[in-house]
Amino acid sequence: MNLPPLVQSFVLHFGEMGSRWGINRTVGQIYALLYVSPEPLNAEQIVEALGISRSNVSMSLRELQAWNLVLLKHLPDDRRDFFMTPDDVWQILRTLAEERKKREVDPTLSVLREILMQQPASEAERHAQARMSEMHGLIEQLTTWYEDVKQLETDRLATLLTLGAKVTRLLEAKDKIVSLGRSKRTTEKG
Amino acid sequence: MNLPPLVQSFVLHFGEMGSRWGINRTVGQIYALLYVSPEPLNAEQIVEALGISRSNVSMSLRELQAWNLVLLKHLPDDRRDFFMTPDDVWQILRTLAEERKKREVDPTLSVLREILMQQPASEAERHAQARMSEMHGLIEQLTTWYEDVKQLETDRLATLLTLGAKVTRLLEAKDKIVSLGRSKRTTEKG
DNA sequence: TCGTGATTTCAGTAATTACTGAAATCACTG
DNA sequence: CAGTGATTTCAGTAATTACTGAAATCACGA
Repeated sequence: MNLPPLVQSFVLHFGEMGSRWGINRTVGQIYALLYVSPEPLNAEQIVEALGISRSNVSMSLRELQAWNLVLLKHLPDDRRDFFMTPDDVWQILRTLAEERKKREVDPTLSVLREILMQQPASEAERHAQARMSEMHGLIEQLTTWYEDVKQLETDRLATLLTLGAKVTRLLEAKDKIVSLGRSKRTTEKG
Repeated sequence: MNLPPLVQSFVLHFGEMGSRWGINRTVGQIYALLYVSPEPLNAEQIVEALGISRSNVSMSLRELQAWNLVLLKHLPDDRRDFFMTPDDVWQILRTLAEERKKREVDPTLSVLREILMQQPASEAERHAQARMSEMHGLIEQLTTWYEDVKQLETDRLATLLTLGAKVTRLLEAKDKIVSLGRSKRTTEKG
């Protein structure tokens, strides 16, 4: 691996984290490399920078494309493919969220729906369905929220984030005011 | 594997998804089993239900404990350990978020900080640092927001979620109004 | 059409990760 | 402090996943 020290640290870290993030080492390293590169790189440059095989680069780029995490760019008078990451980190975040949802949440949601359609054949199944229904409800609530906020433009999303805490405090204040005029309180949950 | 059909579907699905979630098949299956079980299970019961080795169960339960996803329970006059998942799905969500952050985000944040402390030795490193700084800023903003909302009690968190969209619309409306009277600047931070 | 260079595919191999069974350890009882 | 049952450890093996090199395919210009 032949890279400036700071870049190398970053690339190696992404490689190590790769497995925790559900991608592999090479994919992580390539992404990191492209992310900090001042201009698009072709496959051969990646081979040289990371010291891995050409075919590995090809497969890993393909995976990054499946994740929509890299863009393919063509330079004039050059037949080779050049790759880059989107500049906007917020856009990257959106893509990441969308793809992870697609891979990690949606399948479960659909399995839960399917199971909940069935008639329970025993008390054990009835109880299991009740639990799955709780899980299903939670996931639905989360995805509804997500579908909503993902539409936001970048600056508005940023505002919402920095506001997050303040909205909370507003809710708390409202709550206190409301509770003053209340005679009874219902707090128990099952 | 000897389970009611609906439970089995759920358990098998969690097993398959396990790898996408950064845990392995067995861990996923055990978690699913405990989640839908009406009462705590001991290791031997898990062995029977899933048809896997006793030692595998032991190691997988240990991992689930490292994730804080299962609770150990002792029954009177019984030396065996019984395991269960927390009832409250919101609490489970919190735990999951916390643990994933710890494993998947925090290490990167600290590596980024470390690299950003260094003096760039070339134009390439300077550019790389600028990119890393963007990433660092985004992650900080996200984690700040997260630290804030994770404190919320369950019902308040739920409110915030269902409100999510409305807060957005409110911001949009405010934005329009502000832009109408743009000659003077009305900032309402704080 | 052929030739050239870029890219992809894929079978084989390496590396990693998951799982098992046997042995060790632990926690409690008599 | 021996005996019993529960649990954990760990070395070996199985299963899975990652990577490579060689061959095939592709895209384009002459």
